[in-house]
Amino acid sequence: MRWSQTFIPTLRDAPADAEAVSHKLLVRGGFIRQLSAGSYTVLTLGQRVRLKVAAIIRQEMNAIGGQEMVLPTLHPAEIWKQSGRYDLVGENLFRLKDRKGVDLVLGMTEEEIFGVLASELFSYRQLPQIWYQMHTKFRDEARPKSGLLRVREFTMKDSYSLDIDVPGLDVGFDKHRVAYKRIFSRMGLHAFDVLASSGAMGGTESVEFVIRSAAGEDWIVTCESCDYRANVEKATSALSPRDDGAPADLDRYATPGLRTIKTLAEAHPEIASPDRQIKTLVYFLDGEPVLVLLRGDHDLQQQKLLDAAGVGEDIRPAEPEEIVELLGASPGSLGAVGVSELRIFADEALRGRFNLTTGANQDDWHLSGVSVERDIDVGQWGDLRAVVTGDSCVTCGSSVELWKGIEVGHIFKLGTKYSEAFGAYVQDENGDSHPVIMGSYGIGLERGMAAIVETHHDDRGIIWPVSVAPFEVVITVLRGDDPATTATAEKVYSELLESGVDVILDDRAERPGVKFADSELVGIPFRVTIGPRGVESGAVELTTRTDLSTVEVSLDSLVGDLLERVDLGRSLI
RNA sequence: CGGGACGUAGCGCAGCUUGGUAGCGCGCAGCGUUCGGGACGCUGAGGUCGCGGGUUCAAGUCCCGCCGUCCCGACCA
Repeated sequence: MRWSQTFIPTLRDAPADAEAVSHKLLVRGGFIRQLSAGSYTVLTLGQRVRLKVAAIIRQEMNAIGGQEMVLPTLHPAEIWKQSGRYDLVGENLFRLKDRKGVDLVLGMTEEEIFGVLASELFSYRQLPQIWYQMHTKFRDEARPKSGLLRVREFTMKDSYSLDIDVPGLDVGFDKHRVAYKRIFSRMGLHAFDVLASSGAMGGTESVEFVIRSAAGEDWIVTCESCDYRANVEKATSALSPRDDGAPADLDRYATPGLRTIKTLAEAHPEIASPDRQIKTLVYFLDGEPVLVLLRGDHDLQQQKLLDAAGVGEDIRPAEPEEIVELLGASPGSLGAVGVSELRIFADEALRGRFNLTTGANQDDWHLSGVSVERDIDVGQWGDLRAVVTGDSCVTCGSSVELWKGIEVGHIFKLGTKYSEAFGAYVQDENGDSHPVIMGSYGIGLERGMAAIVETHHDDRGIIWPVSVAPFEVVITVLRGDDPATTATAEKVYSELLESGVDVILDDRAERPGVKFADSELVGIPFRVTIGPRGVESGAVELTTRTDLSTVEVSLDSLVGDLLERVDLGRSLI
């Protein structure tokens, strides 16, 4: 392509209040334009990157036997009611009606539709299958943000494995795990595979692929010495044993004005250090009020509570007035001793503990000598607490670290939820009928692009890996009015094109500085600078975007040299 | 959904306190000079001041409502 005839509307002014670096650079470089909140036009430069990302994904999916299809994004709501997700997923699902008043939804993921399709399978001989598509997904996000990182409409590669049994599912899952590592690596991303919560997807196990970046929204726990990695929503850590002394009897004591763990601990250090207090929280789960008990120095990880309760996503802390109505006291004096009419969840850190302090459900009074299992009617034990930096690794005991990351992929072992809902049953060799066992696997394309930019840029702009760069080489013509220079540039240009190199000829009537700056902002991996000076001496300059290093290359060896470099970049993994 | 801010030329912004002929920078068009790191001169085009209502002789500016966008939080298979 010729730059002068390509719509590359680079800007030199960043969007005023954009936060994410990738957002600024993709807008400034002319890759994307915002249409409305969480909705972006992908311009020609952006589309070239997107297509390369898609090609990598397609290759790797085909390599594990994936079959590509395209499914509708407009679904009858009926199907979502059939799977139960119509009510389960909440407000993130776009819902609409057609002219006849029929309820429709816009697909946010497509287990339902693939489930319907899977009902056409009848024999174990047809399994396993891996089906996939790359198509638009819609999510009515509460708060779209950070450019392409969190949008309402985006492209997802979603694939689904279909197997006769659990070992088969494990194989399909592992194939995806390996394929995903290759995909992200080929995109130039260093992705960590971490244990994750399955949330409202259902299923038994899930693994998230995460890029370390401050622009991310997920918190990841990793061990400093072993390979334990997990999303905080799933992560756990080892507890050190506590010495509670001798069990004591329950006792009430006045605690006027002491409404926080900290102030209570300071006022009564001998009996109420934070790790000897019981923190009592009141939550509503699907509208039902419940108590959640944690050690005083621990915080609740909400997703863990949802997972423990097995409910959808309707969770909220109770309001102070609701708490008074339920327990007869305000936050700061709450406890679970003697409470029988509410479901009580308790964190494992409290199991077997005694001689603890908790609120007396009367303002300004606390109880001491609490033995959790003797005095509290715990309905369900679970790992509910949030891991923090410095906790001990469950696997090896070293300390763990928390960092922020961008979720670029997520793979789930689903089980039979959708196959049962849609009648996807096959017969085994004995003629017995079994629901197909499904896995589902997703990669967000545009988010992946943004993640690349987040991790590949400098103060001049984007540094695209060769594998996904909108162009591999830019030929910067310094004097378009010099016939010898133009002729040389045209010759190199057509030779590179013939060699299959993705090349753009910067033939604009701009001054050199503008062209250099633009090529660096846009992030093209290699730049060939051709000017009268070099043409005369038979040599041109070859600049590498990563470190802006420049070497002189003779015109004779230029194409061969470039081909070698480009090939190397394309095949890196 | 709670809190905060913003909406004026394609982009980035000033003007609003104290109402009185719509501004700046970049970009864009024409001509000329310039040309190996974001050039310069001259000329010019481009605006329902987010939308609706109100106050006023007069509203970009004051008041009310709505819409949109961003940021923090809540939320986020």
